[in-house]
Parts: sequence; C-alpha cells; structure tokens
Amino acid sequence: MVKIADVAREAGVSAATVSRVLNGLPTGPEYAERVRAAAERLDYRPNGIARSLRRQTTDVIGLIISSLTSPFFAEVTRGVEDTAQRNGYSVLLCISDEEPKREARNLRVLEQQQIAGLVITPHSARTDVSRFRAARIPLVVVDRPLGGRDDSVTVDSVEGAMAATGHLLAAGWQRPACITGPGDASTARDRLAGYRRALADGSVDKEWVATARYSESGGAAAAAELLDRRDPPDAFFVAGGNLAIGVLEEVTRRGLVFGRDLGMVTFDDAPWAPFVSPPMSVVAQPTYDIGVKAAELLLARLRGERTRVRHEVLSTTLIVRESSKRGSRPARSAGSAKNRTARSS
Amino acid sequence: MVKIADVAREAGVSAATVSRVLNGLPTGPEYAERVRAAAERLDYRPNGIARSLRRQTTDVIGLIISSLTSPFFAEVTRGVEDTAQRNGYSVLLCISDEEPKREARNLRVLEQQQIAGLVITPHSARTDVSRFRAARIPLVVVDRPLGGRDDSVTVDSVEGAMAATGHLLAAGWQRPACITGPGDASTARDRLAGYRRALADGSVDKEWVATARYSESGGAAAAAELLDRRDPPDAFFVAGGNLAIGVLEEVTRRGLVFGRDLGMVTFDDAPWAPFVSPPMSVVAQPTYDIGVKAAELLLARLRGERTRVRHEVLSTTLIVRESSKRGSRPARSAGSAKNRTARSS
DNA sequence: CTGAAAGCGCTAACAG
DNA sequence: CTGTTAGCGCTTTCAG
Repeated sequence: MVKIADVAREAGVSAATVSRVLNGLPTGPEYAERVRAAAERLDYRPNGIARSLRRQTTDVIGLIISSLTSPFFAEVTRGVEDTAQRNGYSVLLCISDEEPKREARNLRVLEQQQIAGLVITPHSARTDVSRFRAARIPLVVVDRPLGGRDDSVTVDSVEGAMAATGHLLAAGWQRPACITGPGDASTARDRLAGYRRALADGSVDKEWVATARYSESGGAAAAAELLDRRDPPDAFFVAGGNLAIGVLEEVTRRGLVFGRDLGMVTFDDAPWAPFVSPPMSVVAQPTYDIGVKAAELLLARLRGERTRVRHEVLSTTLIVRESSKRGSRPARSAGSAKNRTARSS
Repeated sequence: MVKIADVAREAGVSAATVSRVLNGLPTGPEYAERVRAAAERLDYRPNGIARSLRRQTTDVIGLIISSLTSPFFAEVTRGVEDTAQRNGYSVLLCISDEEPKREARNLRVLEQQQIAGLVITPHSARTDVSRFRAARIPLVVVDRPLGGRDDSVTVDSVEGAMAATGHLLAAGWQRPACITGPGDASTARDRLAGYRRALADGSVDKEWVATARYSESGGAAAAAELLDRRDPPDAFFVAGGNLAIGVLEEVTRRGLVFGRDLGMVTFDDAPWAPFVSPPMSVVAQPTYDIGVKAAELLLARLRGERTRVRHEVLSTTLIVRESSKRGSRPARSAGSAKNRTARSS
C-alpha cells in the first residue's frame, strides 16, 4: 500500500507538505504541482482511518433504520444516503428491525466506529441515545420524536389521519375503523388520535380500533378481527403501508371489494397503489424528503452552523383514488377500471 | 472520552493487559475481573478507528448497490446487512444509482475507508474493481457477473426467462414480446436470450423486443412502442419489477386488461403482486438470499477459508397467477378473485 | 512556506 | 502472564 511517505519521497518533499497539498492548504504552487503529479503517478489513496484517528473525527454518519422492507424506510434511507454522499460523507447502515436489542447493539457499534453524526428512527421513546448526547455527537431523530431534546424530522400524522378519516366520512362511509401500529410507536398513537378527532368532528360516537405490529400479517389479523365483530366497520383507515397489504389480503380473501363493500384509505403511497383493484386512496408522506431533511439538519450541525434544536414537521398529501369511494361502480375512474368490476353481485 | 489508558489506571494494570482482556486473550483471571469492572465503571468503549489503524483491517464491509427504490435491491441490501451484523461486521452503504461516475466515486471512497471487503452490483462489465483485486480486498459481485474473476452471486436469468416465456406460449398466447433492460446489463441480455430460446422451442419465428432503462418510465415507453406497432404482440414477458409497473401503467391507460386482452409475466415478485388486477404472474428471485449468500461468501474469504473463486447461481421460481392466463374468466383462481372480475365485458 | 517531530488510541513484539 | 515499547498513517503544532 502506498502511503504518504512514499509520495513525499517521490516528490522530493516532506510528508507534511504532501498532506498540505492534498488538503488544499497554502503551499508553494511548484510544490503543489510536484506533489500532485507524484500522487497521481503512484495512484496514492490517503488512508481514511489514519486521517480519522489523527483528526479525531470521521466522514461517516450512522443511520439506524427500522427496516428496509417497507418502501417508506427504504426511501428515507435513500434520501439520507444521497445527501450524505453529495456532501462527502458516507453512511454506515444499521437495520434495527424494530428490535430494541438490535437497536442497542447498533448504537454501540456506531459509537465505536466513531461516527460523526447519527440519523435514527428510534424504536420507541425508550431508545437510549444518551451516550451520543453526552459525547456531543449530533443526532437527528426521524419519524418518531424522542422527547424533543434532539433535532427531528417527522410528519404531521394527526393531520394526515384526520384528512383520511374525514374523507372516508365525507364519502359516505359511516363506520370507519382505524387499524394502527403498536402503542409504543408515536406515529401509531398520533394516527389514532387523528382518527378520533375526525370521528368527533363528524359526530360519530362509536369507534372501531385495532392495533398491530407494523407488518403485513399484523394488518391482516387486525382486519380479520374487525370484520369478525358483531358490529363490524364499513371502512378502514390504515396507518401504514405494510399494514395495508395485509388488510388487502384479508379483505380479498373474504371476497370483499374496496370501493363497493368497504371503504379504505391508507398511509403511504406506492408506485403500485394505482394498480391494485380498486386503486388505493392514500395519505402520501414525503418519504425521500424526510431522509434528505434529516441528513441536512445533521450536516448543518456538523458544520457547526446551528445550535438551537430544530423540529421539522412535514405535511402529508391525501390522494383520493377508488378504494375510498362509496358504492362506486368504476364510473369515475380514468377509463382504466372499466372492465373489471363486479355488477353488484 | 475515556480511553484504554484510563481503564488501565482505574484497574491498576497496563494498557496492554486491558487490551488483552477485552480481546479475550489469555490473562490471569483476577486481572480480567478487575479490568472488566473498571471498564464497566468508566463505561469504556474501545475506539474502533485506533484499533483498525493498528490492526490494519476494519470490521466494515462496503456495499455498492444500484438502487434502493426497487424492492429487489432493497432486499439484497437487507440480506447483506443482516448477515454482516450477525457476524460482527458493519455495512457502509453506497447507492450508485446505476451511474458509472457515482459508482467510481463510491469505489474510491470505500477504498479510503479501508473496508475489509466489498459487495457490489456492478453497473456493467466495465466497472473497474482492479484496485480491490490488486490490494487483495475480497469482493463479491452480485446480480451481474464481472468477467468471472471474482466470487459472484447471480440468478439463472436465462432459465427464468425461458420458463416465463414458455408459460405464456403454453397458455395460448401467440405473439409474446420481451421488454428487457439496457444492453449493458447482463441480466437484460440473459433474459432476452431466455425469451428467444423459448420462442425457438415453441417454433415462433417472429420476435417482439423492446429495451429500456430498468425504470417505470422505461417500462411504460417500451410497452407503448410495442403496442403501437403495426403488428403488435399479444403478451409481455417483462424483465424486471420496475419495468412491470410502467407496463401496467401504460396498459391500463389504454384500457387493456391483462389475462384477457394481453398476457403478462414479469421478473420479480412483490407483496402486492397478488392484488393488482389481475394478480400478476411472476418469476420470483430469492432476493434476500442473494444478499445473504453474497455476504457469506465474503465473510468466508475474510476468514481466509476459501481460495478458489466461486460462482453461486440461484434459481428462480415461476409463480402463475392471473395475468398470464388466456381469456380466463376468473374460473381457475384460488377462490380469492371470485368477485371482482368481469363477466365478459 | 516548508520540514521535523509529536501524537491520535490501540495492539503486538519483545522482555522480564 | 504482564509491562514496556514501538508503531499503524496521517495531520498539526512548532521551529526554521
């Protein structure tokens, strides 16, 4: 491996000068040229580890993400990586899988790797990032706040849930249920709260609520439970994309169809959402931007630009397609669904 | 920051002893206990950077992945990360976005970070990993081979494409088209080859081929081009999940429906594939396992266990749902689609 | 502006 | 088995 001393020798200068040239510090131009040529000739690559040890800081940011299976988190990851890369940072990826133990191990590993900063989707409010705070390693919390002491990027879940549920009501559904995530996820609680507020606004005095892990099977089970009740709902507000797939599964298993037998709106858009039958109405989150924003907050901190804690809360967008419409024969669809709907049965 | 010397002082031993204890090297048990207690008391975390510099190796593996948008690559990533984490390694994630320039920059960065090994989905056969080979940093190539000199994990694309196209023919479609990726992706070429072989086997003497970037818009454009031909195909074999969404888009835009007006099978399964209308027939790849396998090959190398180059080629699975059936009234479906299909038109 | 020298925190060779 | 010492490759004082 060619090291700085080799370049120095080749260029006939000291290692210090090579370092200076390569880091763009002031040097005599003739030296600079000689050094650059030598480095080129030897195909020199600075050893980042040695540099980091000396500088006492790395160009690496850690990312602890709940999952990659869900497009939501995959897009957040993409946003973080893109932004980091664009600013000369690398991303050390850890998937916590929503497991507190894995998350704790991830935190430990990242600390040992001396990451410059951290982006994390904490499992719950119990996630312990105190060592990072103590070591003054900047961190930004994504998706679920963590007590408000750290920078954060979240989405207005209450508003999104209200919009979705309100829309269901407005479309004529009378007994909307809420299928949400586990109680230790603040998103799950907020979406439930938004649902309730919409019910209150619509003067609906009964509620239908099921909670489940944010997974397909969880969604399926919740839907089944709800539909099996003596007094079942006639519509679903679903609090997450993974849940939605499970709900879809259970509902089609029963031969029910959205937009006719049941109404439905779910959090999280997807490229395929327009193509399921019927096209799904969704509350879209600015997923990629969440990642970008998170990385940007972190980078600003790393540059020492900002000192006050900042909480960024982004908005959702309700996209109405077919699944939330009431009794709709395909009628209003953009021509596409023309042929594939039932007569009434 | 508490360092090894602090622990040594606290425990009343030398730094070397602390190091030995923490690394599980033989020491007197009473010392071991004292050291552990001291480390615990001080909440000591070894500095991984310093360790790496000294040991001349890191616990980090690099992953250069084409994209995270596609579930295929997201799952591969998950497989790699999972396996790495389980074996005490971390993953430095780089998204190349299929851009040669970004990929080159990623390679450079990872080299500087002194990664212990690399998993990469190379953009094309022109991807230059020579510096890694020269430095004897193990690498494994995923999805698309790179000249056969490195360990690799790929999928039998030819076989998968043959199965898909053959199935289309067997179902009664007579003019199947192939929508595949760009010519510099070997997967695209292989899938095209498989398609052709199936045509030959079925004695079809004309072919319908369109290539596009592996993206939704590419898929849509390719489908449009094919359908606008004077002599259009009556079925599609689509070479990738992203393409499929675009094809779906274009086809439903035209008011056509799969399983009736057109046949379709696509590479890549997805959780939602059973729920689009009609349910999509697919060639499923063992995505997660690809990642796992890749990481395992790499880890074996890092442990110095193996020396001969190994090419792992995994099989695909054809999953027949509705989109490939000919003129199918729902009839043969497994019960689920019972209600939501057209009567005839 | 340049070079010599120290040192980041850790581990491995060598003595004891 | 333990401590002392050297050194991984780089950057950054400090003199010159």
